[in-house]
Amino acid sequence: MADGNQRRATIHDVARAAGVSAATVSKALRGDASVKPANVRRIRAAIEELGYRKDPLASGLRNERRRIIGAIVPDLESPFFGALITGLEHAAETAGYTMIVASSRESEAREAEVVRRMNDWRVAGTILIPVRSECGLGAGELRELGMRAVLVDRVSADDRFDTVAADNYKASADVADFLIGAGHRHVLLHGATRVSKSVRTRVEGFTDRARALAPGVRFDKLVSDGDIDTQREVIREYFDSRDTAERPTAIFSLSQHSTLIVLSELRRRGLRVPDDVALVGFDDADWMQTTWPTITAVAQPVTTLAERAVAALLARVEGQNTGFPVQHLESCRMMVRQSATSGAAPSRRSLQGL
Amino acid sequence: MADGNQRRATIHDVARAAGVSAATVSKALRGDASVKPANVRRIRAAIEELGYRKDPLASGLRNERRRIIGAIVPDLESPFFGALITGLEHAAETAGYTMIVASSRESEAREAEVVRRMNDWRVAGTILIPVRSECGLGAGELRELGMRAVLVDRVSADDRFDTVAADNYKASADVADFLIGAGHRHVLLHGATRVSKSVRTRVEGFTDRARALAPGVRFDKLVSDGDIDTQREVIREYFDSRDTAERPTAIFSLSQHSTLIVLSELRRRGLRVPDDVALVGFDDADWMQTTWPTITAVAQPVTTLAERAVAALLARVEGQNTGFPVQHLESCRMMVRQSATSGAAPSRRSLQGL
DNA sequence: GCTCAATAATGAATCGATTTACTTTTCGTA
DNA sequence: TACGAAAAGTAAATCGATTCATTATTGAGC
Repeated sequence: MADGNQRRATIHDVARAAGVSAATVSKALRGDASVKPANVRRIRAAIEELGYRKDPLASGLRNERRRIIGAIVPDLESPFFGALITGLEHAAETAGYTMIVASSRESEAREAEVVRRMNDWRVAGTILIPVRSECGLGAGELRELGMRAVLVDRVSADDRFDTVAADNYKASADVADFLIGAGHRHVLLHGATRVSKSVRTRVEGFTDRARALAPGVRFDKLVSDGDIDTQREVIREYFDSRDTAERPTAIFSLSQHSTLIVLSELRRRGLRVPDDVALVGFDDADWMQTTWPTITAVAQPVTTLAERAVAALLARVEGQNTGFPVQHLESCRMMVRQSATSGAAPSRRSLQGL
Repeated sequence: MADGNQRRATIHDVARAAGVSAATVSKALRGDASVKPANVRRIRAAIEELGYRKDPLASGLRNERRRIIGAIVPDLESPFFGALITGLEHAAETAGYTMIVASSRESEAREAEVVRRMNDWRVAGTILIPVRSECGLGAGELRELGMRAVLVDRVSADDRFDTVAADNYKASADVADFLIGAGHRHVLLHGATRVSKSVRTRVEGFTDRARALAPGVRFDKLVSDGDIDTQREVIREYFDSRDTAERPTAIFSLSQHSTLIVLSELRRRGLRVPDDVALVGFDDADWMQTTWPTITAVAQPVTTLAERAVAALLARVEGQNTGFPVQHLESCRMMVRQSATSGAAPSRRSLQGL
């Protein structure tokens, strides 16, 4: 029975009510076996009676590391990171940790500052989704401060921290399989952030496999930075500057954001998807199965990523894993939809009509 | 200069290095005027030298309320709440507070539990976006525990807490103005959650105004709960059960989610937007300005909502505002796009063609 | 009944900053 | 020069839980 606005019950109040010492209550709470069953019962009763709840702040003070996990994401508005955070929160909570979330807002400087702030809280460990890669400022600060951490998404292997990421390379190679297999020999790669590790990996995965399958395949790459308008401008110029025969027959957009921009530009030009150009995007989103045409996209295993990340971190924090850093790679699934149907190779004819 | 893995410097270390007492350092940190400028300088130097950073946990322990703000959202995956959280985080941080975020995952039971957890942390205040309304379990628990809080979105006025919300009523009335003005006399309202306060308000705002403008106007309401498939089923039945002449000429979808579902069903049936049916949605999203046709939607002032919420909460927490609860209503903007162009009234003819 | 070891319980110290209640210093003025 | 008030500084208590070093209790074995 919580007693509203009264002063909160402390562990000492519980001890008094149960007729034992605070130290005993503390042990009982931890489930220590060296407390007589009779006393455990009375303590439990007292806790119930007084509505006692442990103050996580006071509880943490005495310990070197606290039952808090820090999570740092580049951006809270993207559904992908949203889903990731939800998964992280769930896993952390299940393990009895509180999670503190912060957004680096895609800024490396802020990322480092947020890491410092996490360190102030003496978090048991940090889950960092870097703005850039495992070599960015945030990861550097984690190293510098000797913090425990797991790096997620936008990373490859690291010599200091465990990493968890979708298998961008493999998934992109699968996209190459799919597009090359469907007869495409001229593909445009479009991505929004040059610096992000995962985008770079996606480019490699795709081009390596595509070259292996069809040596004469042609790529164009538009991996630009900057704001939306700049990106639109870049892709607009790309299409303006080449005549119909020179146009790619397929586009692989390297992020959800990218997919939107590409789609919007294709529509502006009246190019039909997939008849004129096939489109495959990296990163799935709910609008993609509803828009017209529905969009083929690579779906990342968000929940698995989150679970793996927390599991890996806690294994380090709780000392079960003291070995070398591990690199976790989780498989993606390609959701084949209308924007890239695996029919016959697109003929030039369909492009002539424009 | 942060010294990596060394033991962290405490306020006592700083005091020793500066040749003063810990109490003086504490005062200096708070900017208390009763510290000699010379000492302030030496303390500053010592802090710099030792790389001292205050432990927010230890710092909070002594105080009744801590410099922590709790934020509870129904869902972390929606871009709307994502943007809201980003705004809240920014505002809280600027004021020197740490924010702890938790998701109620659209569950009232969990909402109450999360509120209790926030209370364990003795947060200075809580920002709650209720699953349902100001009468839900979470708000009840806030009341019960005597916590300070501001309720945001999905609320109307409350007798205990300040509330901040978009002016759903007014915005929906504007949609009515727009659609009735464009000649529509048969409108379908489609919403995903019956229980959410804001959805109810949107329905009222729209119908009140529409009736006032065009007494003979006809509404159909599909305000269903349940999962996506159920909702699809409901809307499918709706269209199946009436012939062309009985179909609405416009749809007002009451949430972003709703808009997607409606759009998807319209496409499945081959209905053209806006030629066959006009569509206006509540809640804007980036895909809406890129999909085809682009979607007319009401955009909520997310940043303003976040800033107001934090400002209102801090005014209570820091005792500047001790008056009666205030209700803040922020105006929305309607982003007119292709899915509902304000042309002539739709003729029955365009529907006959189906 | 007594010893010794295992079991159970506890007082006090601790974590790091804040705050209270008090002492010391400074300085303007009589 | 001395006095008193204001300014500056500090030791110690405090927040609430944990843990260490002890002490108290229990019970088996002789």
